[in-house]
Amino acid sequence: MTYATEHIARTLRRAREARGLSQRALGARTGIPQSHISKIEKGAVDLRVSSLVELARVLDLELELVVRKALPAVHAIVGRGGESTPAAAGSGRRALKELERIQDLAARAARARPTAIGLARIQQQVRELRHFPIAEDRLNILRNAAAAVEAYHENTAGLEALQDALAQLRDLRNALVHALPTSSDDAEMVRSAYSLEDDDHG
Amino acid sequence: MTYATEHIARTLRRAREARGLSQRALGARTGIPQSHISKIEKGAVDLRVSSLVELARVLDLELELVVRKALPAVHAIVGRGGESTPAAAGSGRRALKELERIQDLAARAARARPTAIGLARIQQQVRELRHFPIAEDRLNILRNAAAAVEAYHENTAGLEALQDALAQLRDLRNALVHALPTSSDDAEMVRSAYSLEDDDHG
DNA sequence: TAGTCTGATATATAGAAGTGTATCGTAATC
DNA sequence: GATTACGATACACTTCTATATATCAGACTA
Repeated sequence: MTYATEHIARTLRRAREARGLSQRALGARTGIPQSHISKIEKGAVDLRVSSLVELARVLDLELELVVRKALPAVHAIVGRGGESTPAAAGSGRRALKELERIQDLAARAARARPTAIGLARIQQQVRELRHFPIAEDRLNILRNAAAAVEAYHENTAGLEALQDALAQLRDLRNALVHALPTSSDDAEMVRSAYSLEDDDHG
Repeated sequence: MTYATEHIARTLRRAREARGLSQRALGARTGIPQSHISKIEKGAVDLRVSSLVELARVLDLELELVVRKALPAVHAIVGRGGESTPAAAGSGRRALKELERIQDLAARAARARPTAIGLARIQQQVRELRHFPIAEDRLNILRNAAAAVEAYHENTAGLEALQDALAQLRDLRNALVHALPTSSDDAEMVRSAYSLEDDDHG
């Protein structure tokens, strides 16, 4: 029950977020109510295969039955979870490395000062950022954020530095979401093919 | 609807047959009634993910969401359909080649003499045989069958030659079914781990 | 602060999956 | 011919997905 079903739910959510789609936007494309998508992604329902296929189709995923023996090989191709184009694949693993470093620093800082709410936001933002391809010339944004978190942790900077970093990360994320259709060739087709009354957001 | 659902139904049936399991035996292992498995394999129902995962698990398959872009690469690993260990992979493609030759000869003969019911049986038997790894030293059985079909087609032999070939093919299939657990290392584990009141058949 | 987006949640209803059991025709085996 | 196993099918009944609609708290934006 909570075996492969959970894994699938997680994959669906990641794929949706990686495309910058809200549950409502995805619902509009699939005909599935937002309320139901919420339940599906939470793993609160044992959905039907047709629903799963419907969701997967719009998210550019395909349902496959793989011989267990071949699983490692398949996972080597499709990065465990199949979240489209993660940061690692897109533009070198440098960005991913930097994101992980931020996560690490933030976690460390949060342990020292658990009440800092800004840290949780940064962690969440970084988590979302992981699903995007990040170009080389944006790396400095990540580095700045890392520096800010570190400075905050070592008390050489206040909370406003943290909020500044957060704002920058948020801007980056927004830019990436809206840039995705033009930068990632095939996502363009999916988006335009299914755009109904809803074509933009946020 | 009839899109990926059909493909999945076909894969499930092939995987089950390749393991020499009846619908009832599979039902005993999964807890799913035979009546329902029949419907599933016919594609008559839009099954739930938990049922699919349950069936797949026992058949040594795993449900995966694959990015469409990576599909060709995945299919290259897992032969389109994922029927465990087909004849081609196991012991060289000679057996598969021979099986295809029999199919060809049988089809040709059937076209000439459509009423020969033995031919349909042979075709069915060969179709099942395709899902097994066939050792080199069994090749002569296939060659004999091919010769018998050819002789029947050219009127140098009667129906009894056909039935003889069919019997041989059937014996081979039965032998392979019962040999599978010992020859294919991991299938052994699956079978013994789930053997309940039903551990043998046919 | 007001307005808007997000995802989570509630309720009532329709409709399909799934269970349990039993039967049927076909085919293989003895 | 009798027995056995196979898959397909039928029926009543239960369970739960899925829909439609609406509300909610939290976070962003102007």
